[in-house]
Amino acid sequence: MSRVLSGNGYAAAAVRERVLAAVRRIGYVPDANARTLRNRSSRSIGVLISDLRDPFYADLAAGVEQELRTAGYHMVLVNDNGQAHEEMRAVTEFLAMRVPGVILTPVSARAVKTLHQQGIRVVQADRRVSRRYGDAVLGANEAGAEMVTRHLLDLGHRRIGLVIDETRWTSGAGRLAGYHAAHQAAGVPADERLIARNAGFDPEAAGKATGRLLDEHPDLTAVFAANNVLAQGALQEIQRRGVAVPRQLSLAAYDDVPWMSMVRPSITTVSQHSVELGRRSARVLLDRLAEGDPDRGTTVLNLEPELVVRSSTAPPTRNPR
Amino acid sequence: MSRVLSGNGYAAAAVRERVLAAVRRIGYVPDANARTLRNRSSRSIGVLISDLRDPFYADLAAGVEQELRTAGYHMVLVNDNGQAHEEMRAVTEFLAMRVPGVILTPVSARAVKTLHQQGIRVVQADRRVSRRYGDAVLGANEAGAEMVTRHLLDLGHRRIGLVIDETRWTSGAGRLAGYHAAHQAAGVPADERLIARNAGFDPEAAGKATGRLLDEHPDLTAVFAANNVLAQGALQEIQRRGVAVPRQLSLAAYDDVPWMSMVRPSITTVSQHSVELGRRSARVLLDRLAEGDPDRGTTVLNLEPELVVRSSTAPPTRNPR
DNA sequence: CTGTTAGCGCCTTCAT
DNA sequence: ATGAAGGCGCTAACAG
Repeated sequence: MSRVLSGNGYAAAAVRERVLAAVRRIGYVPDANARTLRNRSSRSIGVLISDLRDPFYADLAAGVEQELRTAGYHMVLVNDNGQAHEEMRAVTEFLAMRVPGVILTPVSARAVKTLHQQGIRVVQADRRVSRRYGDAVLGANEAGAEMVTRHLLDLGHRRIGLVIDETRWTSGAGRLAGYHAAHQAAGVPADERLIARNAGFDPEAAGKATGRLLDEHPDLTAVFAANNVLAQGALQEIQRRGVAVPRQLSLAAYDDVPWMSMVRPSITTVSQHSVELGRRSARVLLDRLAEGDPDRGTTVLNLEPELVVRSSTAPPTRNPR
Repeated sequence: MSRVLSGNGYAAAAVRERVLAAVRRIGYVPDANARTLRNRSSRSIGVLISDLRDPFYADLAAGVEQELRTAGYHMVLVNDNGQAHEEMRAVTEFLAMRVPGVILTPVSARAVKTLHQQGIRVVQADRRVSRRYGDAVLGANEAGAEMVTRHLLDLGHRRIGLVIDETRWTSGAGRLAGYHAAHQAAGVPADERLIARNAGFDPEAAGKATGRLLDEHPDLTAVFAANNVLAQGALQEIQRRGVAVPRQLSLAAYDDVPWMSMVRPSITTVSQHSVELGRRSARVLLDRLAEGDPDRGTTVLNLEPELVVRSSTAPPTRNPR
């Protein structure tokens, strides 16, 4: 049959014309499922993130999608809400679809391992739960957190609160390490009591955690909120209490999202270039798919974050909080 | 073969056990492509939006995804950046995938028509370009815009600028109509020169358009920005000029995104409940898929928006702008 | 009750 | 240079 035409092969000009005309007339498009079945290779890539409503993840996904689309792939996007069982459910679905690759902000190592063992290329984005399996594209969390913390120390702050949600993933662990590293380098002892761990995953919880920290440590002169959601909660609590930023308290964040440059004072933060993080993740995956089957090594990219100094950080003053 | 086990059918307990054990051991998952080919029905739904980085669309997509996932479907998400040719490209891909349905924030009627003619269920979300084909889940744009405009008129404003990007889609057209309707109802003549049309699709362009409006009409006492991106640009320009809100100028927006409640003053706006808009779009599609093939009528939902009065709107004062 | 078979649409190979 | 056939993995129907 003249199906050969649609791709490559030999055909008489007359026949070709006739077939193409018919194709156009009825709007025929080859069945991708049949093609996948036959070729044992799909153009769908599984993408698994924590929360599409968080602009950090939305930007990441947007970067991934852009790059995939350009390369002729498409993105099957699943939100796992940071829950391991939702993540595994999605993994199973990706396996069923026989996707050639998956990009995910991983929750459990099991998800990554399962995919890898089924021969699916995996890119861990933003954080890494498995050192054994899959490539990774990460932000340099320790370097980033060290930068902001040093910025605060350089301004003269000595009592710096840290609001952080979790420290088991590489992202949180790195930021915590950076906070410590900067103190160490400056010869300033880090006070563990100034670290509000498990500050929660929504602004309300983060606000409460920030409030507790401020209550228990009136000598705090600065707060570093370790991601955009935490920063939102922290700022809301600070505004609610009528604490003046940066006069009474400096505030620094991680992740640069639009509101941080819109509020007054604008927020000093560390930009992770989240869209680029997504683009690079996709690139790593696409490169991996392009190369043959050999498992030669593991690619791990660490994208350098950038300190964006704005108006929410200033030298400490005598502050009657 | 005992594949029947995986679904329904009869099988001896012993055989079943053995098969299930093997399945678990090698981690076998049935091939969704083969299943789709055989059953001529896929569990993938195409979702086509303008811009994942715009929180309005991100929320919409999040709502869609949540509902689809709950129902056992998954979302193939494509960004068309508002470009008709990207939209058609995605439509072709969805056709190739033999998706049973597509949810899109449409750009061109051709996309909707093509899908419909190929027997694919279509839900137009947020705006409608085709009255003939496909269901639609929309915000009541005219009602929403009339609410904010009336709010401003009630406060005593008589010279209200409108910053809007386009008025050909139902969303823009509705908001423009609401602006006019409120003036009409209040017996206040609407001045066409106060309407900045084609204000652009990014904050920078919107800021410039707002600036021009302010320059040309020093008697403006309020500005209504017809979506969140326009509002961002308008606010940035207003801040840049050091114009005091709401003392010198009231600002109202459309779409409620997080920064609007974080900036000071917080922004009066119309919430479209964008996540719900997505959820309902998915529900309409799923219901349509559940019912048989008959084309009985067209479902059009108009979700009522909500006026959220905050601090950026106040009665006009003598304003030395 | 269980094993076999046909065919979904595509693409590659082989035969004309 | 073109037509025919087989098989990817699945499931519904049928034969045993």
